[in-house]
Amino acid sequence: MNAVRKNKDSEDRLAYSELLAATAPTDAAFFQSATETLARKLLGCVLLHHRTAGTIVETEAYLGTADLAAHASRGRTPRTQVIFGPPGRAYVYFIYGMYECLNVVAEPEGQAGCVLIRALDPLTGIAEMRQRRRWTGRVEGLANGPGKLTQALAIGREQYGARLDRGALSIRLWKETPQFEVDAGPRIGIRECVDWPLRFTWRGHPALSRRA
DNA sequence: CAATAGATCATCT
DNA sequence: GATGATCTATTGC
Repeated sequence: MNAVRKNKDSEDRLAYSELLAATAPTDAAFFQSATETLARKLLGCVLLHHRTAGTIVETEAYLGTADLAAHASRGRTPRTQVIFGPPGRAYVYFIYGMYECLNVVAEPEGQAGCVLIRALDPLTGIAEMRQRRRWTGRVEGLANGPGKLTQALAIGREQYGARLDRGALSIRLWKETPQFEVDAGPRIGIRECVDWPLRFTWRGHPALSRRA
């Protein structure tokens, strides 16, 4: 119901121009929230890089000093400095010698906190995303993981510190807000603070990185 | 299905 | 020198 599919050969749910028309940019104030609040607010938003995009369906909050699972808990380093800076910037880090993960910086400047984007529902530019990932399976499996979505949208450390309310890499809001329930549960792949319920998911969505 | 091995390197000890 | 906010392929039931 979201839009008319213009090109029968495309899997895209929305053409790029339609996506721009159906969404609006975020502003700097949108990101200046408590980290957990921002993690919930980002669900259902659009992550766009150039002409490829998806809807965010899974996030995790990473807090400050007390959260030993968070990179920022060890303090400021060249890698983590952006987490302590102004909100709405990209914290991109390299992991396991192979993958990049994208976070959105939260909290007022001077306070640490960021939100890991863990899964996207692909919307636009799906053919290009498939090529980047060399993926021929179901579309729900194209960007349903933090390392998969950065590869699908070609996001890397070049975007470290980029602002996300404008520019090639940006987060946008639907003019007609989608309706869904949110589940909270333990974060994935960590060894500290394993019971803190800081993973947020769009309930029942097929593109989650793991099923409930 | 579930469990596990292997890939591969920036970061911090 | 060990580890990690991961993913894929493969093995085994």
